[in-house]
Amino acid sequence: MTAYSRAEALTVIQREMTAFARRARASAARTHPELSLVSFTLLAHLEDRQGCRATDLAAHYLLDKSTVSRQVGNLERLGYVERRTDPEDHRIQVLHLTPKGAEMLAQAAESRRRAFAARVEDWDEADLERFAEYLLRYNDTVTREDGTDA
Amino acid sequence: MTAYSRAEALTVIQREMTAFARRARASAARTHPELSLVSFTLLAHLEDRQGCRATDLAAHYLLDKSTVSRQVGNLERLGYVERRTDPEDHRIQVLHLTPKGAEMLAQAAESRRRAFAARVEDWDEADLERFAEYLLRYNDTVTREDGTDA
DNA sequence: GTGAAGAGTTGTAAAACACAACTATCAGAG
DNA sequence: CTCTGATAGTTGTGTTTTACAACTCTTCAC
Repeated sequence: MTAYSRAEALTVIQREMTAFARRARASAARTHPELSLVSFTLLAHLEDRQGCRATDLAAHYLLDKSTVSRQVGNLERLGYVERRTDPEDHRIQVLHLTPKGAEMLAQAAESRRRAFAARVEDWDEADLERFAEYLLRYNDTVTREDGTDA
Repeated sequence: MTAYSRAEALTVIQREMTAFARRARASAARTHPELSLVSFTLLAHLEDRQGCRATDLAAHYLLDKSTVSRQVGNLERLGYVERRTDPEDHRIQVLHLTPKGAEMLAQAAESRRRAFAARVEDWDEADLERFAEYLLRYNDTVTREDGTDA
């Protein structure tokens, strides 16, 4: 089908990924104004990992500690996140989703998933799976290289 | 290989795409501080389309007109972009890369491509191509739906 | 011509973000 | 035990990105 050189494929991937990124924030904001893309992402990460530290979030998303600190502060103020100081090490605050946060996340995820699903309506299962796999594979590479995550 | 349901695949794709998005800006800033991810993206689009209007950029990336206007203003001030008022319709300013802009874009693209290439070093050609294809296919869907592009 | 619509700019305000300086806690060396 | 260095997190400060709204200028249709 395609006749890309390796370099061309790389260029396309980069360009399209960033194009996607640009739009994601805007459409996320429209779909669910309550929860910005950043907040959404952080909550999703907390759910995925069943709680983690602010530092982990910062490392994973290449954000500054201060940024994460304030974001988490907001989420806590909204009642979506809860801090549990580690009894072993009082420096550490393990962040957890509250039930309210989990519910909000589920709602946002659902409405976004719906909007997204409409766009890939005509994709067959195999393509979707492979697409998901590629993304996982790529992001996993990044994570390892940066030594960011546990 | 995989055993995702369709819904699971959608969730993964969304999550990973956004994770990528979050990181892209940060790593782009580190790789080439001269040119922010937005600016880079806009320049790349100009190159790809061989010039276009500010409105097209706004529509394509779901950005507000004013945002694009200011971004383009910066790029012009830096000497990377040139405006050519359409002789047929004086409302329209067609934006073009200057040679300097093209050079800067090439440099940034190259250094980013290198960083990127390292991460997909062990991917085989077919996977890269398919990945690129999926992205194009997805983004094309979005573009059409929003009726954004020409 | 008049009025609606499109392209673009500017005023203004809110978010997101980074860097640096700070506190508090821990862990190891002497 | 105390000093030192490292880690986790917060807060002060300033920049950048972004959106919304109000505006100008141009075109096109009637």
